[in-house]
Amino acid sequence: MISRTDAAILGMLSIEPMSGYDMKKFSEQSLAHFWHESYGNLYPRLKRLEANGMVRGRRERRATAPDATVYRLTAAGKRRFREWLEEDPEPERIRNEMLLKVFFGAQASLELCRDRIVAHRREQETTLERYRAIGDLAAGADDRPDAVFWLMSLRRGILLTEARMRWCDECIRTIDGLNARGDE
Amino acid sequence: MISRTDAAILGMLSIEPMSGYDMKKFSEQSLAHFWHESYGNLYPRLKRLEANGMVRGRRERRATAPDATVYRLTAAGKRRFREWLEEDPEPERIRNEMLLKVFFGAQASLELCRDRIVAHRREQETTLERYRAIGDLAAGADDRPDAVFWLMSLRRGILLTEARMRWCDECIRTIDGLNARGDE
DNA sequence: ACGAGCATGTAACCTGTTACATGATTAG
DNA sequence: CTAATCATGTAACAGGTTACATGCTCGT
Repeated sequence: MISRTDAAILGMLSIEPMSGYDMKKFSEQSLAHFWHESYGNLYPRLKRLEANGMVRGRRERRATAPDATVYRLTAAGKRRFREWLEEDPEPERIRNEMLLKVFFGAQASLELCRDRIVAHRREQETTLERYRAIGDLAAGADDRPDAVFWLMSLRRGILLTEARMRWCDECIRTIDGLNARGDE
Repeated sequence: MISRTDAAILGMLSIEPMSGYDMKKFSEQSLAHFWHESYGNLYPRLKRLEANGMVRGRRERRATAPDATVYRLTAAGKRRFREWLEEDPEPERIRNEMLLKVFFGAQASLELCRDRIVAHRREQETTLERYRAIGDLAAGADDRPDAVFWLMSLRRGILLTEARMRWCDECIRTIDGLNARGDE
């Protein structure tokens, strides 16, 4: 029994020893386009993983910041993570609130729907910029054997974001077309 | 205080009176590409919504099936749903397990990663076929004012699925390229 | 008579979020 | 000195899934 959060923790530790705080940062930076974690989940999970012998934490002095409990994978933890890697991922259970609002859009005004999609399109633009920045970062680390995989996962974010932008553009054209008809 | 499930329920009822069972079916058919519901969540929520005066259920005889408790929106429920429609959707908290496995792919074999992506690509193909079927269905109902919105939400599924397929193709090429180098 | 689909529910559980609380260290 | 950042935690809660239990009705 290993939760998705447990797997993410083991995965991050497979790259580098980290504190809970570090993991939060890492998820916000490197995993941001497909994963996130909260402290309220991270810390209790770390305790449990340690109790189960998957990780071991050690208090460490840090050069430029307060002490931190840095966790490392144990042999068992490494093994468990590899097992998890081989298991088929369970299908995502998507729940897209914005799309739900679009679907029921007839209940509200066309303007609202249009504004929403314009805002969505703007969000995609900033997202895309963030991806480019991450890409530059990852490209710098291409000596690591991980780099190819990091770039692959990032590439997916880029392609999907571009597709979302195209969708927004289509929708806006459609809505404007409807308005033009209505105004005649 | 209205949960996302509550909103989905009110939304479905804004289209047509339904039983809990009907809602599950509806979510599996018309909302499947961006939403899902389970009985274990639906039924208790319906009770709560009725207690709060948002919906009213009535036992009804059905022509070809057992009796069912069919729910309708009350005036308050309709009002509440419109309010919800106007609120900004909260940002999605994505957690894509497959991508997590790709990201940490260096820890396992290239073959595993490749197989995973090939499987993913196959899933997208069947998904795309399902979308086309839904599209035909929705196109038949274009007298409804909802139809445009249904098609817009569906269109997003199609564009994203196509983008995912392109990503798979790219990845497979990349991986095969790595293998070719390694074999030299 | 029987299987498939219709129909409703609940209890146990897991997962994860939010809000709050606390304190250390360092750069300006 | 003080703001920002580092660092850790917990309690209350919401939200949702799974597994189980039950019974009806229709077509064959």
